[in-house]
This record gives sequence, C-alpha cells and structure tokens, in this order.
Amino acid sequence: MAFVRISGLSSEAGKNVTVRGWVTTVRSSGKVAFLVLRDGTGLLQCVVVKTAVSPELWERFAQLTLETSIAVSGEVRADARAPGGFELGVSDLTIIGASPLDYPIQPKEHGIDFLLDHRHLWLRSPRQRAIASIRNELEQAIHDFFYERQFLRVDTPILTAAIGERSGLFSTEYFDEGNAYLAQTGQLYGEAAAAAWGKIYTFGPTFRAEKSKTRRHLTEFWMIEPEVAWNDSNDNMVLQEELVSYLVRRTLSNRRAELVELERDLSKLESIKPPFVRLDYGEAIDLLRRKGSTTTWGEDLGAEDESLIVAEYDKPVFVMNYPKEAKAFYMKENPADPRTVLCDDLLAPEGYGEIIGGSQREDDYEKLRQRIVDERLDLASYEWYLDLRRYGTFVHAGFGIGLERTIAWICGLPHLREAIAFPRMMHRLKP
RNA sequence: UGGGGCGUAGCUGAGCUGGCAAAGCGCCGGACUGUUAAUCCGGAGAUCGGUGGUUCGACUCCACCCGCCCCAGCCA
Repeated sequence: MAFVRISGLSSEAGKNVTVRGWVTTVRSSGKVAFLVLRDGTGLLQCVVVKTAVSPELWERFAQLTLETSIAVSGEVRADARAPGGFELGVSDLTIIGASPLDYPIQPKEHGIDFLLDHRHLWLRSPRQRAIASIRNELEQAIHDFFYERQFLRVDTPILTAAIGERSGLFSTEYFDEGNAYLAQTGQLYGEAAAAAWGKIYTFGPTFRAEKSKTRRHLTEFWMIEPEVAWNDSNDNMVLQEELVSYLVRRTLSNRRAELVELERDLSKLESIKPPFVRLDYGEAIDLLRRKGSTTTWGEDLGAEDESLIVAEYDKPVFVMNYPKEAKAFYMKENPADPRTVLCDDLLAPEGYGEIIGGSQREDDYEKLRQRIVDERLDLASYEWYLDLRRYGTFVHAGFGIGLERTIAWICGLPHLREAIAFPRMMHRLKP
C-alpha cells in the first residue's frame, strides 16, 4: 500500500492508503473514535469503528497518546463532517514511536515563557506552521523579485573586523587576528559588490548585541540588503515600495489560508500598493508637533512618534532625509540641505514600525573620509571601503529590510519571536 | 541600562483588610456509534520561585536574592 502525504489525499478518495504522522488529538464516543493526525502537510481525521475492526486494533487505538508517531491505513473518503472534507476509515494502525503522557503542549492557552522553553515542540502547532509557511513564501518571493530584475545575490561574511553599525557587537577570538565580530550588516561588502556587478542583494543573518527587550528586537535576525549602482535616493524608494507591495500581494495570493489561520485582517493588506506616502523629516516633525509630540528637529523619531505618523495612513510611510547626526556615517549629504542626509525609513502600518532603513551612499571620497574621522571610527579598518570612492566612485543606493519585522507585520504577529523558528533574544539562547 | 508588573498542581489561573489553598484543561477510572479544543459522572495531583524577618498563626505583610513579562532607549 502506498504512503501518502495528507496534502495529496483529495485525489485518493475511494482508495486504500497509508499515512504516517503524529497524533494531534484523540476523541472517543464509546464505539466510534476519532484521531486527528498531523504530518506537516496538513491535518487528517481518522475514524475507527469498534465493530469494524479487531479487538486488538481497537485496544491499540485506545492506548494512543498525544504526539505518538504512527502509520494508519484505510480508505480515504469524502465526508462533510471531517475538517478539510476528507477522512480516513482506519483498517490498520502501527505505532512507530510512543509518546509519554507528559507531552507538555496542550490545545489550550499557555504562557509565553513556557512556550518558548518548548519552542522545539511548539513548532508543531497549526499557528506556527502557518507562520513558517508565510516566512518561506516571503523568502522565495524576495529571491524571485530580485532574480527577475537581474540582481546578483552576494553572500557577505558573518565573521568580520569591526565595521558597520555602532551598536553592540558580538565578539569572538579569531586566531592571531584579534577579535572577530558577528556581522551587523553586509552593506559595506554589498557596496563593493555593486561596484563590481551593478545590481546585487544580500540575504543572511545579522547579529546585534543590543540590550533590547522589546517585541521589535531580536539579537539574531535576517536581513536582505540590495545595493544598486547608479540608483539615487528616489530610485531607492521606488525599489522599496515595489518590493514591499510585491511581497504583500504574493502572500495574499499564495498563502491566503495561512493568513486566515492567523486571523489576519486581510483588508489591511489589500490596500498595500504603490506609491507609498513620502514625508520629509521636517514635515514629519511638523506633523508630530501638531499631534502633541515633544520631539524637536535634530532628534531621531521614537517608537511613539512612528505610531503617531503611521496612524494617519493605511499604507507604509517613508520618512526621508533625516538630520546627519541621527544617521550613519555612510549616508550621502543632501545637496539641498547639508544638515540632512539622503535616506529613508519605511514605517509599516498598524504600529509595526521601521521595516526598512535605506540611503543613497556618500560617494565623495573626502566627505566620507571626514565622516569616518568625525565619528571617531578606526580609519584603517575602512581603507578598503574608501577604495570604492578612490577607484571610480559612483552614485549608488541601497537598503536593508528586516525579514522578521516584515513577517510580523504581514502575519499580524504581536512579537518578533514567533517570526523565526528559534528566536535569539537577550534572555534566550535555548532551545 | 531605566520605569512598571508577575512568579500558586504538568498547564492556565482565583485566592481582597493574615485564620483548613478555588476552578478549568491535561492525566487516571467509568458511561456514550459522528466527534470537531466532544460531553457527562467520579478520582489522584501543591514543601504557594528562594532565603531570612514580623506574628499565636504568612500564599497573603517586610527585606534581600533568583527568574520572567511589558514599556522606553538602541535599531531591521
């Protein structure tokens, strides 16, 4: 008898098949009993009728515990009473791996600490399956988006010397070379690759040792960083809104069932289409002051400010051209207002905050060198980066999109920790 | 790192001004031939996060410690 995956059962109606999986729930009504089997591709209701099977099989069925792995054989039949419309009439059952009675996760409410301690088992729930499935769809969609536009994917190093962002670094000994640091960004390498190959993107993990304990932060998260030669800041934002719109559209069309499983309000996603709102930093400050914020020109925007801005619109909002002091050294000075740099943050709707940070890069050798000195960074570490301006400098721009933040927004998750299989946070290294 | 909160059965979670530690889920036993987190009846299961203190008496009040959650900053 052929082994079949649950997702493929609809074409097997009327046939005898064997399905392998894990016991998810068991219910008994005396002489008829039900079990729901999970195999990762779907859920299947299996029915055992006492008078139709041997006493041994009935007894074996009665012994089943949650999460026992089994093989069940029987006839597939359409039945409106079964979830999914199909069920299996059990004629045989083999226990593959027993599961003791203390399986910790039950079909009921649990606290978050308990669930995270049992993350390896929590992944078996329908909700986590739905999130993982949407994550997979988004990763594939990102690759497709860039592939169709002839971008080269570049894998940048995870072990680096100290370069990139200013915030907390994870370090480890590296032979005789002193300390190595886990990458916080692949951007600077991406710029080198853009000068070589024109249009590139990175897709990889990044690490921040910030002592952040919020629902918007992980210490290890995945980031996608396109870098495009000859794009200016405006081209950069157009690329961002095209990407984000594509990701939402594709999830809506390919993963609608999973969004429904997560009880996502689909109408909020349907309205995500270009163009997005563009607010100059100065305009954003004016808007905030009208709404009672005390943030003044020159300060970075706080989480509360972002929520105030986003509440005005039903699609993502670009906040552009921040004051130089609030942003990183590599961002290009704004010719129209040298107090500011040519950059943008993309704020997701519904309070999900910044999902993208992007900028046109400083392409003037002297200005870039001076910014490195002003920020008191180690100039020697950046000599190779300055070479990109020394040997044929070029207008270019790029951005970083946080994968988990994007997933959390599209799925409507309250916290980033569910957006990745094994989240790494300040107080969590296991499992 | 700062501010706020929480810690009671395997899980979730009541316990208010100190006086024999609720309940639901899960588990065990029983009933039930179509259940959807089945239902009904019965049962077992708790040194109340830890250490001290106050008190005739502490889950409850106080101090310290440990762990976690939320918010802020930093950022994606």
